[in-house]
Amino acid sequence: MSTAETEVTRGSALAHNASFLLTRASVIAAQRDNRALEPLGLKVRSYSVLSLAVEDVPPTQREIAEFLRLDPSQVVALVDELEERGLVARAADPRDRRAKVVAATGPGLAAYEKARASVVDVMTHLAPDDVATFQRVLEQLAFEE
Amino acid sequence: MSTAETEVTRGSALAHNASFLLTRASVIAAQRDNRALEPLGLKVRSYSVLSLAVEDVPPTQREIAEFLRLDPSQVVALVDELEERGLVARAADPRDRRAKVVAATGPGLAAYEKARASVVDVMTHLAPDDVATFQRVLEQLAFEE
DNA sequence: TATTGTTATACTCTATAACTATA
DNA sequence: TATAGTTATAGAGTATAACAATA
Repeated sequence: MSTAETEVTRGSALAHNASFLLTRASVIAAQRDNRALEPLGLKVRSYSVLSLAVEDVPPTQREIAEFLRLDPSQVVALVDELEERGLVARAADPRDRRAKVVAATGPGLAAYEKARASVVDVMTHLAPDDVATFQRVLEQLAFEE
Repeated sequence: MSTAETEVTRGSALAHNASFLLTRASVIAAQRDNRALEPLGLKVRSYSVLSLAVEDVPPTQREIAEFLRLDPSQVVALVDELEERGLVARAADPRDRRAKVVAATGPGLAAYEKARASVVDVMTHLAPDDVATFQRVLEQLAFEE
């Protein structure tokens, strides 16, 4: 049973506001992910960068910034740290020498696989019937702009 | 059509990761809300506090902190600002004189109503058939711990 | 001229510890 | 002893402007 205290806020209009719920759910998920990644020396941010660097076609820093909704200057710091640890490497983009693509190294790929096995997928908490709809709507909201 | 650049990241494993999608969707929603609230001198944080202060049974600062997943010291600053602007008032909790309940004033209620009319509900972007499921699952994830 | 990455800087947000008054 | 609120402070995260190299 809930306490009298929590019932007050749980019954509030805010408790049913989708924008607030998105924020609260994402904070809970991010904190859980950060705890899971901590033994590997990663956070959700660096793990996200590593995840993109693992792809067959490695992204430029500009692409990483836009996709993660970070300022390009923040990506510099994230890539710096991963590069110093030998998990990714910067390479000049042959099509545009201003740009640098960020690709995972061998150890980077290994670290990524370990990390991916460590984080618990949010979807495992859901009823099977809800997964498809929730996934689809969430992708819609995440990429609507 | 998407550019070649965005296709790279959109096709990544990360683009289908629920934890990442929650974060990206919440950032987009929060930025949109902040833009909508800016003319009223509010942000999502202060609007959230005001939303709770408007309830019939006003919450204590501790309850606000837990519900918004903020440190109690952050709530102090948020309530300070709203109180200086005359939108909320602190009152001693009769049941526990250590605690302070935060209630909206008349002008605070008016500001809340204006703010609520300004922010666009995320759900209006969804297909009608998806709303109920998405709302239910989101509430589950937002309050699972 | 515009864009990519970079650096420097300031700003906001978040987390921690210590204090007071009450319980 | 423990908890609610407060204060001070430090750390993390975010945003802005300016610069060099390239388009």
